[in-house]
Amino acid sequence: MKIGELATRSALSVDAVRFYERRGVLPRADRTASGYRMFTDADVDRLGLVRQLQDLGLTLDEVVEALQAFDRGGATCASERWRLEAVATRIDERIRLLRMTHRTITAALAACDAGACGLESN
Amino acid sequence: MKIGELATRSALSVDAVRFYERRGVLPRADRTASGYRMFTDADVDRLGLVRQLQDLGLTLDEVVEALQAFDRGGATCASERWRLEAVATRIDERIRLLRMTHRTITAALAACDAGACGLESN
DNA sequence: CTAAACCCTGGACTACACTCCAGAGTCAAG
DNA sequence: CTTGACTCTGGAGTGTAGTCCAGGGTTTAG
Repeated sequence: MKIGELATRSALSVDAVRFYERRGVLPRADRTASGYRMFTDADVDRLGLVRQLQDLGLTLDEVVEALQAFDRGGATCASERWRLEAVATRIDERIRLLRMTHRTITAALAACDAGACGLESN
Repeated sequence: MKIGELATRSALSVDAVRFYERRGVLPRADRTASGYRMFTDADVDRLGLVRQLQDLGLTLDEVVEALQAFDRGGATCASERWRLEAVATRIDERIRLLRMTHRTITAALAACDAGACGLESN
């Protein structure tokens, strides 16, 4: 697919996709004879993962590192394992904190329901 | 407490705390006679919540909005409810995505363990 | 063939969330 | 009292992650 379709399918701008290529988030795309970048479904998946990792609070450089660990897969896997484990740990921690925040908000909503609302008092 | 202690306890810089006050994340702090800002434990808690909301991907302005909804509590609660609910929904969604990413990474680690590692093949 | 809708490069620009001064006052310990 | 650590204001500077051109080539539908 061409860059426009990839951008649409990834909910990114065309400029962002090109920016990601420059930054090494995406591998340098193959080109058509006329110089157009050609992408595959794998790129869509990759950008999905990129979004996830960014949401974890990783910077783009960290995302690139994690993806490299990911890409190398078996080869240097032992030496890169810790990166993936670090990300996994980060996810666990993040989920824990999110749950805490969720409880805080739910409590506020409950307090709201429990009579603090303007319904009867106002 | 003075700004330095608040900063330390919130793992922020003194400058960041002042910046947050300017942006309305923190209420304008009371001052000592000599002009020093004085904070309370409530401010530490607030900054903790701020961090959580930021981690959710809210911008500072959105954090301020959510906190205001939060602060108003009972008063205009019905009219602000949706904000809190939106944040709660956002948290749920975020947790869902995080779990997906976690699975992806766990799978990669498992593939790693399942023989792709350099242990026997190398 | 031509018009609309794409795509290209490279560089300037932007928004956000801080961070870092300069120059000055305050406070606590010795 | 002095010294060193802390605080003040206001404004300039920074890093990240894009966004937005200008000026041009390509593709596709009619």
